This record gives sequence, C-alpha cells and structure tokens, in this order.
Amino acid sequence: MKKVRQLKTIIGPALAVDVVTIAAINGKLSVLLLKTKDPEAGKNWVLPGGFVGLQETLDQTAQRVLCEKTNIRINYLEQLFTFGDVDRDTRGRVVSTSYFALVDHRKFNLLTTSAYSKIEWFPVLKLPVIGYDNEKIIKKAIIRVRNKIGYSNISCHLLPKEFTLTQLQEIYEAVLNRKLDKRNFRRKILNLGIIKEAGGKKYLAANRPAGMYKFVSKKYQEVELL
Amino acid sequence: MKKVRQLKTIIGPALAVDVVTIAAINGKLSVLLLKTKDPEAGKNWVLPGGFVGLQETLDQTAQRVLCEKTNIRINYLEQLFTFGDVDRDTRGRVVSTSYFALVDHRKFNLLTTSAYSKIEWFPVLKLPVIGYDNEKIIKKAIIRVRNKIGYSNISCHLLPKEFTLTQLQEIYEAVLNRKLDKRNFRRKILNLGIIKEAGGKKYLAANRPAGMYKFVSKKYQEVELL
DNA sequence: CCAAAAGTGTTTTTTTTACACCCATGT
DNA sequence: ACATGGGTGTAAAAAAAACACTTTTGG
Repeated sequence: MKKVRQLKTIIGPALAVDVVTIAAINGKLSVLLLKTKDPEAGKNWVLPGGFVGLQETLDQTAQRVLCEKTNIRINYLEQLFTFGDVDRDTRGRVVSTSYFALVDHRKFNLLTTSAYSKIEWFPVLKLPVIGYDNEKIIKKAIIRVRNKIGYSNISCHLLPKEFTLTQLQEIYEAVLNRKLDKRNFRRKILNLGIIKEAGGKKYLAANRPAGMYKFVSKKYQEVELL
Repeated sequence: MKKVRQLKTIIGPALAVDVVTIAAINGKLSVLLLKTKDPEAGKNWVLPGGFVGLQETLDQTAQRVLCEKTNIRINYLEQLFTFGDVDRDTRGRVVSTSYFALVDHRKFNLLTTSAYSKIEWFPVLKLPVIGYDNEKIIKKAIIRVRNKIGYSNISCHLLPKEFTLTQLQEIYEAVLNRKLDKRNFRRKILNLGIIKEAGGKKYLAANRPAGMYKFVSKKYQEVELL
C-alpha cells in the first residue's frame, strides 16, 4: 500500500460523509434516520454520518459509516453533493459529502450505536424535525432518485431478487409520488429489456397469481426514459 | 460573523476545489487549463484549483481560485462531484470538490500567476496530457453540461447578452457535438419561451441580416427538453 | 358464485423528425 | 447579378396517453 500523508501545512475544514438511506416501504418512499443524544443537534433526527479517514476513499467512508451506525450493508451507493456552508454544523467547520443508498429494507435488521437513542424509517412525505442541514440533503437525494429512476435500472435495488410487475410499478409510484397506468407501464418496462420473466408465479391471495420477474442485470445502466 | 473553529481533533484529508472552466470557442467546446511548473504533476496541464479556507464556502473557494489563477470572474458556477481517491494527488491526501464554470470567453483577459507557465483554452476533443485525475474531472463536466443544456437555460452563460439564433444553435452544436436541424431548432427554442427578440439586427457580411435575441432571464431554470 | 388482483390491445393525441426554397443584404 | 447566410411550413413517423374488459385464483 502506498504511503499517504496528511498535508500538515493546510489548515482547513474537517471532512465528513452523510448517507441518505432510501427504501420503498408500504408504497412509501422512506428515509432512515437516527435520533441523536447530542444536545447540539437539538435532539433531532439526523442522517448517519462520520468523518473521512486518512486512508479511506469517500465511498468507503460512506459504507463504513452506514454499517457502523445502522448495520446496513449497502446495495447501491451514489455520491450526491458536497455541502460546505461555513455554519452548517454548529460544532465547527465541517464539510460533508453526502451519499444516497438504495436498499431493500426487508434485508436488514436495524441496529445503531450508543450515540443514538433510536433508529427508524420515515416516509419522505412525513419527516420529523431534522437536525443541521440534513433536511436539505434528504430533499436533494429524493430529487436525484426521482429523476434517475426514469432513465436507469436503479429500481432493482429497492426490490427483492424476484418480484411481480405490480410490485415494480408500486416502487415507481412511490418514488415518483404519482399513479401510473398499468398497461402503459408494463409495455414500457418490458420493452426496455432491463427485466425478464423469472418463471415462477406468486400464489398469495384469493386472486389470479402474478408472474415473477427479475432484472437482467443489477449493474448500473442507463436506458430510455419512462 | 459567527465564530468558526477548526475541529482540531480530527485528522483527515485536506480539502481542495478544482474548477473546469468551459466556453464555446469557434464552434468548439473548450476548457481552460494551466501549465504547471510543479515537477510532481509531470509538467502537465492542470485545472485551476486551491485549498478551501476555514471561513469560505466551497462556492466561494471556487470563485476565488478561478479569479486568482485565471482572472475570470464567474458567470455560472455549479458543483460537479467530489473526488476522494486516496492516491489522486501525489503530494498527499487531498479530496477535491470540483466545479464547472460557464463563461463567455470574449469577456476576459486571461492572466495567471507565477506558479504556472501558461494559460490556454483547449477544445475538449483535443486535450493535451492532463495531470493528476483532472481529465476524469473534465470528462464529467462535459457530460454534465451536455445533459443540462437540453433541459435548462444554462446556454445563456456561453453567449453575449444579445445573439442571433444561428449563434445560439452553434452553442448547442458545440456542446452536443452534433449538427441540429435549423428549422426544428428554432421552433423548439422559441416555443420554450426562454429567449425573446432583442429588436436589433446584425449587419455583418454580404447577406441578409440576422435578428437579435436575448434570454428572458439568466436565472437558472429548467425547461422541457431539447 | 363472488371478490380480488392479474393480465391484455387499440385508438387518439402529441411530439419528433425530415426536408427545400425564398429573402435581404454587400460587393 | 451573384454569393452568402437568414428565415420559414408541412407532412410523415414515432412516441405517449387514454381507456375497459376478461382471466385466474381462494374462499
């Protein structure tokens, strides 16, 4: 491993990472928040975050912080924006590079550290009081996801491996916050070629069973818009 | 002014800003580069950049650095991405938040400092050898501008206050790197309502004079796509 | 046989693309 | 009068939107 040294002569801001973790829960786009015990945040809900280590890339910091503070191992991670207002953190000058993570919430048991009193999913339309500038970060993440779901396959990270077309449509409706036409949605999503039949059928309720589908690839790809 | 203190306990990366300055010159999308004297950059061309001060926002750093190193006062500035690879800068651990600036190159007299031997515009299709990870940054800026010109009024910053429709079309062609149909372009851009007639006519060469137009507003706005 | 969600095509409207000639000027 | 870039409309093709009934199952 290459030697990396801190530039001692530079006196500058500290650098942190904050992560907006996003899932679609019961048809609602939701964000994972921690309730802090720190009085300086006004005992508000905040995003999981932490400082960037000297030997870590920003992506690695995001992964580490999210795992440490929520017990989530990330499915999809993308850098969002770097917030650098001088007074954004009352504790001192901290610049924060924000990320968003997309997860299937059913896959993880949430678990946080002693620095926080609670960990909880909140629908983005019913957020609690948020500390620091974290609400701004969340809003930006929502906008990014809302745009990106229309021209990429990122929705794959919000679902289990196999799913029905109705489930997939519900994801899109949750993210876009509007109803879509079933027939048009199916035609379009199938024509994109990003999903294919998985073979099985889902027998669940007193109705016709739904065909199961899966994504051709979970690798990020851009496609023509929805 | 509020007191801002450095978080002394945190040992982390230094934070810098790099700026990709973009103009459309002779129908070519171009980037402004500096030739460094620093042997560690291999005497290559690099982006103007500098460290973030304790009392500065990132946007302010970008403006200051660009003014100091190129004598350009920015027209339009937008944050691009934060690059945090551990070994991206051979001099030590430096995380860099990149920006891109859009300018009308005719407005400024380029002027750099003694740390650099040259300052020059390069067409993005004919870049010289670039130092550090700066080529990656430039590529990302180009992609961003290319996307954004299609659904916003950012092109206004690449032109003088008044311009002909042909000039505007040339900007779009330079950014998108393809020819557009004159009639379709005019219909679309006029229907968007972001520009209006300025009244005058441009008498220049031995041909019919062109009508002058101007942007309704230079404030950033998103519109329906081109 | 009833309730519930799955599945399926066609028509209309809107948007996009392709395309060729006349106009106003300076020399 | 001619060379040069400015300016204009229409038709065909493609994409998007609107819309309602039949199917399969469990109870």
